[in-house]
Amino acid sequence: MPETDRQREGRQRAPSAKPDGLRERKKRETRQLISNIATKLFTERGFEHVTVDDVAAAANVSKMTVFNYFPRKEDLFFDRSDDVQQLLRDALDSRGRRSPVAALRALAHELVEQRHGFVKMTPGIAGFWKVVADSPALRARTREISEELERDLGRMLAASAGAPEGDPIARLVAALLVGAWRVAFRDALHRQRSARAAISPEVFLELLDHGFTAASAAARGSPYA
Amino acid sequence: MPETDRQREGRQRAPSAKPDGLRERKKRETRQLISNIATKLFTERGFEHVTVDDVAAAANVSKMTVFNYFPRKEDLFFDRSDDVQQLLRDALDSRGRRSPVAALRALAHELVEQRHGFVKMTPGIAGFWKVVADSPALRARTREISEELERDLGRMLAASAGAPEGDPIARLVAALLVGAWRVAFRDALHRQRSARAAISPEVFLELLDHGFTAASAAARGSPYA
DNA sequence: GTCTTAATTTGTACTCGGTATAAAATTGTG
DNA sequence: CACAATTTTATACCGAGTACAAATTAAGAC
Repeated sequence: MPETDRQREGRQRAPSAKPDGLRERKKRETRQLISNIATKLFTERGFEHVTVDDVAAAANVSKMTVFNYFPRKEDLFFDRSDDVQQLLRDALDSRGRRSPVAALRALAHELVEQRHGFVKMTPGIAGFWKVVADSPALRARTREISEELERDLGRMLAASAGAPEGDPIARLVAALLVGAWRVAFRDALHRQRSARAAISPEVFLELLDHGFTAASAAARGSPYA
Repeated sequence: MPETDRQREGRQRAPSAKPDGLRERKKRETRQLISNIATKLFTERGFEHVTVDDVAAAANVSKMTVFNYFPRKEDLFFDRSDDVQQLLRDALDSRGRRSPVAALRALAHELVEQRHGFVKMTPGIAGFWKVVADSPALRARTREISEELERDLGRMLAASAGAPEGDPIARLVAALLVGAWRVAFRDALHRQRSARAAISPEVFLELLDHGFTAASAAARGSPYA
């Protein structure tokens, strides 16, 4: 069966140009609606006490549609996670004559200074992570994301230093940095929960800096330090 | 990986006096049988292609019994994982005047020297981790175990230095060490897969030592270094 | 040995996340 | 309107894990 010109055209236009017709708009709206309702339900009742069917029903949509937009249930809560990777990539790309680790340290300080969302400790953020802490599945997903981040950062470091992709030292430095970030972040959350007030980022930065000096020490003699 | 008599004794006597009647013997046998058959099936067909029902049927036992001994399917493959914790605890308890990090470094070198099971790179071990690498669920469980280990080691470090239980520096040092171990171990597996021969542990130790110097650097000024 | 009691095993039925598939509804286009 | 492409839906299924009561089995007393 030979294909018509229109079929060929349609397939070619699909990947690049976004027509932004009624179809795409509705899709985005549906996706957003599902995500919002899911987040609301999860925060109210807890992740494990809300089924995907609940979410679908509350969004007036079938279960299949939910899984059509969000492959796993956890993705309903963790949206927008690869912004971090882009941030790291940019920092490494524009590192100039600084070492990769130094560039990342500068990025961290910038983020804290400008109260970026990743380090801001508002009650909303704390509530978000409370839901995560109460759910084994969400905690597992968090670990998975951490591991992906570690792997990606390792690749970026190796690329930035002109080293082979799997360079163990790059992987090591990435593991140390991501680990330090994790610990510092959890510590900040913990302090914010103990003391009722918002937490000053000095402690966070100090703990994180310990991680950076550790990474530098591990990378001594390599092109990453 | 055969366990020593001292380990088995210590673990069994721990809860209370257990009469070694027919009942307990049968239980141990059943448990062992299930575990063995499961391991065999998983290594043959891959973790995801064997259902718990398959394991139960092959062991002439009901599904409920399987879950009675092993709460989750992953536990059928990951048995005996808290031996590590005991090893770490012993090393820290007998550290004498050395710093906690120094004591752990000594432990690592000892383990490598005496070709302990945790660092031995036999084809069997490599096959084990191949099964893990091919299964998302087992990889997730690996991450979970890593996290538990990190938390426990953090507590042990704090206790060993007389610091409060949640001391962030202890958590940081633990995260750095566990991360370094993970990277070094994966690297060793990778090398063992590329080169066909058994891998000399020098590279593993060198990479791990980078992690220890990193941890020392992060702990400078604290009682851990 | 038998009887009683406690522990273990089993069958059954269920929940929930996730997939496969094909039919139905919706949208874009001529 | 008609037709093709895309999206949504219904339905049926699989596998991990749980709840619960019935059935089996070992331990201990007599």
